[in-house]
Amino acid sequence: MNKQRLTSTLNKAKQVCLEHGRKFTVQRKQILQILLTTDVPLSAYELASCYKLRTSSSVSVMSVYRILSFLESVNLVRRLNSANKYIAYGTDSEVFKREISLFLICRHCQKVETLAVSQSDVAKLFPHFADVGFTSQTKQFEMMGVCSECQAKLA
Amino acid sequence: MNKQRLTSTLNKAKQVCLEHGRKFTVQRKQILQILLTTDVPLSAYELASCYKLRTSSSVSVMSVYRILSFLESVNLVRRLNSANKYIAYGTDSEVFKREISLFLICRHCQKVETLAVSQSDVAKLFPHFADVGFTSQTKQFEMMGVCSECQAKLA
DNA sequence: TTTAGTACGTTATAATGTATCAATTGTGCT
DNA sequence: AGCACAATTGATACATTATAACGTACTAAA
Repeated sequence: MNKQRLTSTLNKAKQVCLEHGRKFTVQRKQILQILLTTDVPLSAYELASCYKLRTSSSVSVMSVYRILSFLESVNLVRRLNSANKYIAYGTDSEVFKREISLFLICRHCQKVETLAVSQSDVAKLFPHFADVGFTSQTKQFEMMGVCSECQAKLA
Repeated sequence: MNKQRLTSTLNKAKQVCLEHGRKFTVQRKQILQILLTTDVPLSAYELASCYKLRTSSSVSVMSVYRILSFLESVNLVRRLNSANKYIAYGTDSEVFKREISLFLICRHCQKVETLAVSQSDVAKLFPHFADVGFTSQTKQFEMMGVCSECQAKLA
């Protein structure tokens, strides 16, 4: 993410927080910025380390968790269940728009590609889904594999 | 799972282990049996507790992890990433047959419904999937939600 | 100015998972 | 039977991930 988009995204993120009647504090901004400028998901502890390295200040891991759950609650951050790590999105991304997301996670370089999936696609995908009367609340799917770049390198 | 199916499944499980040149030890059998006779997923620590309760013997958590990864490697057990818990299947299940599975996990009763999904269904589901050149190694998807029974109860 | 809510600090603890090395068990071989 | 070997397990320590509980500071509204 380039500098201009980053600034724009951070500004929009602030708006989002204010719309929720919440604050966009320095720590929240820093954590979000770290996630936005890193191309791999980070754990809460990795975020705390990064924070120290980048800002000459520091933040407790406890606070990182609180900040992450706040950012998740306003849809600026997602947690990857298969990695126990966190990832952020621009406010123009499908993720932010609350659509269902498909995360393609590369086992080699750890990078994550994000695709949008519609409700109807999910229904198509799982033909027997409706039969069992299950009401889904899932907003994301995760797939592990190898990205195109790493495939090329490995070939 | 009734007693007869349980016995049959455990016998087949033994065959599976032998075919892999591995043993079906007492501990592995007990752990598998606990998982097969429980209708909710269990964590490694819960399994160690159950083991103690059921067998008057005990097993270290370390061993439980080893046993679980062994059972996973021969496709008798699956780990649910969204819960950090484990679940077992009969050797007649789609899971065991190494198809792609969709796990529907109920937030209220914790029960898991398992559906089989074909590769082509996955391809249909994610239309842009091929575009990015990602090679998937994923054999399962997980959805959180509310099962039909719990919906009825809550209504 | 009191009060309520939000945010963060601090400490402790729970829950989950891995590394390492020694001891044991079982199996095949002689 | 006795031995060698690999697989399995025990035991301990440690690492990682996450939540609980409680206190303090700040802000904004009543």
